[in-house]
Amino acid sequence: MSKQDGSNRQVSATSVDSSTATILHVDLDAFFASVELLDRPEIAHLPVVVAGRSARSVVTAANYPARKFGVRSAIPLSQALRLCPRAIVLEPHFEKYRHYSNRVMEIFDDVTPFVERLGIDEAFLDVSGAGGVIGSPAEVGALVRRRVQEETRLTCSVGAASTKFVAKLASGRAKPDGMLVVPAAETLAFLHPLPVSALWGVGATTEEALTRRGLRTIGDIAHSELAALQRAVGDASGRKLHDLANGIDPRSVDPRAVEKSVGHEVTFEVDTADPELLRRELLRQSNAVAVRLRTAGWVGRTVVLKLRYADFSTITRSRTLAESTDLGRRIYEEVRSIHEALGSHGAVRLIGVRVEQLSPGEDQQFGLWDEDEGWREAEDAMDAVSARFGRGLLRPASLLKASAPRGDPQSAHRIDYEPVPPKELKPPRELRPPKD
DNA sequence: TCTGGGGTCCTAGGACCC
DNA sequence: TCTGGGGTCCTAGGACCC
Repeated sequence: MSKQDGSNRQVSATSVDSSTATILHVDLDAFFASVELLDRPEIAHLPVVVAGRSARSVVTAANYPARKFGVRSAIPLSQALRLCPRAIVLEPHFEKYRHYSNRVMEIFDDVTPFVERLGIDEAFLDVSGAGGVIGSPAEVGALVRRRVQEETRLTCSVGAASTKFVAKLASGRAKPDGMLVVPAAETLAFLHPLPVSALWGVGATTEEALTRRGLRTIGDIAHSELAALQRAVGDASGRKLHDLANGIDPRSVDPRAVEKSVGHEVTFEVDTADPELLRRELLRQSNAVAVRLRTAGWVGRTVVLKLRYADFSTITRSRTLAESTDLGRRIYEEVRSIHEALGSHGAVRLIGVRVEQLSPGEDQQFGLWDEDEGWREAEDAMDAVSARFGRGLLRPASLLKASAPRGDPQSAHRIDYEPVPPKELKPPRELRPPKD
């Protein structure tokens, strides 16, 4: 039936008819660990995990030698080191991962315009239109694998199938450094022997609910009655699982999938109830969220505070604003007010800020144009200027002259910075432009 | 053993409107 | 006087994924 093309075997990717397997799922192998090991080839054969330094950190990636010991992503680092005491722990470098991710995604974009990113290290490619130009889906998959290897020295695995779900399963079965093609006609034969946990959306809880009813394989799900399934796991999930198990997955590859929320959160090394520390963290996160909103040109309307207490219980409290915002000050005001209304319920392990209900920002934004730095929007402008002149050494009023369409340097006014003595330092609120 | 940080989607109850 | 039904928005929590 399906055919495997592992790096250790020379197999022509064209020996199976892949013409019906027009969706590719490409997944980089042990991505963070592989990127780190580009600089450390001498330890690539040893067990290596990528994890933060904190006592509370978890494994973000493990190379294949480490996985032999049972080390997996998301387990606590302390547990990983018990499983594999000789594992080498490397600190993560997210900027580097973004860099390599972008290079790989550019290769995908070269092959087809229908690329849907999934996180930092995966993507779906719709190659149904590539037939005449590059070749069969299997040939495109082989090309992508070769180019990723040659241009980044990273390896990836490819699944090719007629649906997203099966393509993703196939890439998982091809790992590491392989390719698996599942022609449409072989979809059910491929799916049905697999355990229910292989289904998208089935985690530990759902798996338990299903096995309690005697449903162990995807085939069991496919042959079970829809209504019974829905009673077990809910209407929407039941319908979805039943469809997937029968090879039905109508989702298309969507290159324009957009974010629906933006947030930041942090787990403290030591639980804290210190109100000043918590407020500072909320301010920092509010600003970070706002910068990301403005950079992406979004405004958000619902502000969410998240708290996790010492016993790991987690609550969220949200408020919907009358008007959407992309200002750190506004987000902070709201989240602080929510926090104060809540009162203290003991030491906090995690605190986080999220903004939801995103929509595109207005065309008219206030900011400034700088000959060296380019366009800066209002709040970001303060940082740009501070970096040049020192924090607080700019008379904020001068920024208000800079009204122009977002990011259009031609129509922006030139700004002359006006250093002022530190005693006249104004908080960023002064940057708020007057309404026309 | 003691659980990160970035997200998405679903459920369910209550408010509110027609 | 004792109580309908549908739709939408808001909020909280939880499962799940990478």
